[in-house]
Amino acid sequence: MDKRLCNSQYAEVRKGPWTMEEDLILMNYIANHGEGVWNSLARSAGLKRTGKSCRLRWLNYLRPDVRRGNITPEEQLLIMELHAKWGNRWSKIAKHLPGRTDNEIKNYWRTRIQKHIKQAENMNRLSSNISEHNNDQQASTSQASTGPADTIETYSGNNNNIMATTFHQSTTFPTETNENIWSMEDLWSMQLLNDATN
DNA sequence: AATACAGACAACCGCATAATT
DNA sequence: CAATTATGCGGTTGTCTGTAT
Repeated sequence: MDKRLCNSQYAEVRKGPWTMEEDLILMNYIANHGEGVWNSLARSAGLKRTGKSCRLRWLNYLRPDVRRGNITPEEQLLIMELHAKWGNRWSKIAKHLPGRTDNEIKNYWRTRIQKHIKQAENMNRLSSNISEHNNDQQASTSQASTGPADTIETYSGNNNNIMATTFHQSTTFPTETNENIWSMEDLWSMQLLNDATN
């Protein structure tokens, strides 16, 4: 490829959050030409984005079968189960959760589950310290629980056995917060409108 | 009311691997 | 078969929003 061309043509590569307009262009283009060959797709569609960026946006957000909203308790359980089995193989895990993306699961793991594991480890350490200290007094149940509503009730102390972890209900599943983003229904209906006029 | 902080999520980056030339 | 390019994955960072002070 001609590097001089690259310099002039690709000097302005957009980064950061996608605009509604960009989303529409991408959706429209994929609806007409299909996905794949992302670099040339980005160019042909007239998007000042890298192919990588387009692919990511499509897979994680724009694809019609992406399921948005809260992770259900069943999904959470499945994630924990599969993570215990495979570790950080997010895309592999995502394949078992229809409509969920690897990115979403990864974020969910890092922001929610990992936090609880850390808390549990701390509590575990604390409790083992206490039991060491109170060597003779078995079953000293007066752990100095700092008691946030979302602390873990039980934990095996083993990262590979997170399944033993249970959460208070108040912890999990915040309500959906999509207000800052145009709804996918809007985008798709606009895309369809666009399509009809072409 | 202002602002500092934390949590959630979207997006980027670097690397490994697959596909193509 | 080597070099180049495209794709996919996982880690990390950036941005936005809600909450506490």
